[in-house]
Amino acid sequence: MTVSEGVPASRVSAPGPLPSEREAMCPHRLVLEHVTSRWGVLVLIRLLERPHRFSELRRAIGRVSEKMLTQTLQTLERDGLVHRDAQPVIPPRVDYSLTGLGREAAEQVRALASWTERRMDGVLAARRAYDEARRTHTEAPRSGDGTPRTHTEAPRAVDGTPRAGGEAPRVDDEARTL
Amino acid sequence: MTVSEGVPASRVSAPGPLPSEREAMCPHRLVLEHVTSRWGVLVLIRLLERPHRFSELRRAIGRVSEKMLTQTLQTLERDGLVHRDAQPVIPPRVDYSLTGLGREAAEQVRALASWTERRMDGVLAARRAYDEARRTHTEAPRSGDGTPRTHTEAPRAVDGTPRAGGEAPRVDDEARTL
DNA sequence: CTGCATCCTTAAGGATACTG
DNA sequence: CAGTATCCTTAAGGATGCAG
Repeated sequence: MTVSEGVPASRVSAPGPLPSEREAMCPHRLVLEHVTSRWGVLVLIRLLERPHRFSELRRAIGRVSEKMLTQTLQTLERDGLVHRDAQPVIPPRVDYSLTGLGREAAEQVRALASWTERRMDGVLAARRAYDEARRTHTEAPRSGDGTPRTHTEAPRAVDGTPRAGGEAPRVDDEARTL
Repeated sequence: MTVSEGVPASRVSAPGPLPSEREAMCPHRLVLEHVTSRWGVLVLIRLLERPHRFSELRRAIGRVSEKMLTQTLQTLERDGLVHRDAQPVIPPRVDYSLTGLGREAAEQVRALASWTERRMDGVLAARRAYDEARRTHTEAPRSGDGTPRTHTEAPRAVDGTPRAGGEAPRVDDEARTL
């Protein structure tokens, strides 16, 4: 998505109409990705509550680099979802709030977020069932089941570390409140 | 937003503590990211229409590698949103459909997608205003012609659209027929 | 056809330093 | 405080090959 500095000089000095690889298309897909983006979701939900200053958002969301927060806010502002009010004072004070458009989006997003919260139990149960089925299926092929382990031996991690079938994935949670 | 943190493919058959993963946040945040993930959104919307075979989904969605489609489907299946029906025939035939849980999620997602479509005009207008304001504001000591920018490339938004001023509007876009 | 595994490229995201 | 610019690490995603 980003140009990044790794752009070949040849490309820069010879712009032209850009051969269009996968140029503009369904624009609304992009907007959807903006509002459902990792930080976009959190920003919208926070701003639905009340306007926030930059640092307030940063603290409220937690674990977000200022770089990403800035990027997210700029994108949402450009899309007309967030209003940015920069007061020319020292030290600088900038307030972010939702526009009418942004409020609509934020409400949809919040609805989705609420849903995941309400249905969390069902999801967790499904995961346990899935993992359990997988585990028993892989480790102990039942007679008559016809699921012989072929050669899929000890599963390994990225670094090649073999790992026996499983236990609790460690969770160094921080329990953020959405 | 990605689907993968839940099931990085290797994770499916090799459940275990991977080096660095952010399964740390509140669990419902993860589910939210699954359903709002790039391919997750498209899969859910397609399946809302009717059950699909693997290759049908692939074609319907378009430009999605089978790797990503597989990963997305596995994640959604594990979360209990998608039902997988693998028929033991040759050649293999696998049908994917929504569970009750998945239908609820898909409807929320579809609502959000519809919203972006309905409000697209407003968003585009906002973008034009934003870019225009930026451009006039940035315009300054310009004596010669468009000399190749030295090193200060345009700041970008999340979607990669560079600031006005210019050239190289490298927009990473998707042409999906949602 | 469906799916798993591996390599490899690119983009996202974090850390840091600097500015107004 | 609120950014901007840069570097650098990690993760996402695509291509390919193989198996059932």
